[in-house]
Amino acid sequence: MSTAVKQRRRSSAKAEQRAETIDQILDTAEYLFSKHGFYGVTLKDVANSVGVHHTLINYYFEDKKKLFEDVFARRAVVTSERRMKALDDYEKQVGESPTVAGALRAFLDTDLDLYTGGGEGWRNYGALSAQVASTPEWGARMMDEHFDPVVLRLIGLLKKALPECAEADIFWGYHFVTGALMLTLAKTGRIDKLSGGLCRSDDYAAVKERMATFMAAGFLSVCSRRKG
Amino acid sequence: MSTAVKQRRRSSAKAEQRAETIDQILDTAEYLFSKHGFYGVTLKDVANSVGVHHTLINYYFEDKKKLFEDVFARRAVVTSERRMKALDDYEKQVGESPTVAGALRAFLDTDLDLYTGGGEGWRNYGALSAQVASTPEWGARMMDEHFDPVVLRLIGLLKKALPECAEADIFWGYHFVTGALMLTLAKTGRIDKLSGGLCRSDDYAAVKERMATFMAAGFLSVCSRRKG
DNA sequence: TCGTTAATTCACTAGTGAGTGAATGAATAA
DNA sequence: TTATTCATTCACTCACTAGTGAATTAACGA
Repeated sequence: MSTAVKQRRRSSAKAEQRAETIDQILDTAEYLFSKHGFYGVTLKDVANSVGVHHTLINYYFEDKKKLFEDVFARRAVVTSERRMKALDDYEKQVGESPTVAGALRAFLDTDLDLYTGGGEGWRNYGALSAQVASTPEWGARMMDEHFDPVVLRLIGLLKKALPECAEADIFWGYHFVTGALMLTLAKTGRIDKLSGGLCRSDDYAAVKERMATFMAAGFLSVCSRRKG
Repeated sequence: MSTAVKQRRRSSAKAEQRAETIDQILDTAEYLFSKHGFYGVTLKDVANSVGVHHTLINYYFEDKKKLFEDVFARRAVVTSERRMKALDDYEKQVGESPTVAGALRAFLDTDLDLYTGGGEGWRNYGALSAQVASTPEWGARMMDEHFDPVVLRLIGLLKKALPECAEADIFWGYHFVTGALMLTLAKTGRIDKLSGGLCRSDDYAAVKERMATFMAAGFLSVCSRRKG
């Protein structure tokens, strides 16, 4: 958990250098936090890994907690807006008759694409999210703050697609969806071992291929249950 | 995160007292670890909360990590055996023709009942599991060690129920199931806020009512996808 | 070229971390 | 009753923590 990794450009304008250093701190912190959690990482760990003095982190970030929140917020904004736009586009396309699978694809596949194509940074952020989402301490609060709007947008579409469905069924359905998504992003390597190598934790494409279909069927079955 | 909680009986046989103290340490550590994670809890936190000197914990447990592992192992054995038995019973009952929903009910409902009726300790353990499951560091390893047998037992039944289904689909389906279960056990309070109080994080009964049905439909849809 | 400003490091504080080995005191078994 | 065993605490160590304020260095603008 130490030793400098990246080379930092020396000869650049101040502002540029500043931004670059901040980014490196954020990237490195993101990586380390995703591996060991908030308390499992020290500012010194981050600093050593970036190759700067540890007090520099206090210079750029108010304190450790603020660093953590900044790390989380940085990409939360991006994924949130992206999915919001995907849901908007989907609604424009289908008007008053969305389907469960369609809404879920807009929500899930958009995100999975990001983690597939976004490089290592996004993958680290995914693992971090997964930990945050299952941490009662302040994880839940952070999820609320960043993702409530886009999630409620999805839920609005699901309600439209399932007008007869009890609201609670939809919320619980969404809960199942997030759980599955978060475990995917956690990338723990468990499924690799369990399946004897047949499935791979980092195979987001395999998840994308199945997840929206799987979950849509789940919604439909639960929502029709009472009358069946 | 301090101040003694429970009263400890003073006048008891040594062995009894010993067992009692160990249990209190385990219970308290379980609670604290479930709230703040491994690194977020100090041995002193645990000791203060139990009302003993912090070095006593080093007396009973090799080191902090061993304490954590003991906390996890204590109930992992119970839930694992319980579910194993439920799956055995189910198979005895249906012989060569299990259903997806039936197998999932044996696996999920058995567990959810435990968290519903098992008291605070089990609920804390559930939250701890959820964190462990999404922690790459050694979480995945601990899940493997304790739960592989029972999970593979479930997967065996699912294969029997879906003989035409690709193996990868079954593993990914199981992955979705655990994700959803773990987020339930995490009890973060997120769904409460999201649903405006309509759903409650600690309402395991509501989950039990929906989860096996939801997931069974998911399996069926994914497995029939290729021919549909 | 020089004063100013910003980035970075240095020296330090006050406190906390896990863990050890010796001391204490109480229950127990002879 | 007494020696022993065991649970518990005490006094410490050594390493590390987040954070501060002053010192240093390098870039920038006039």
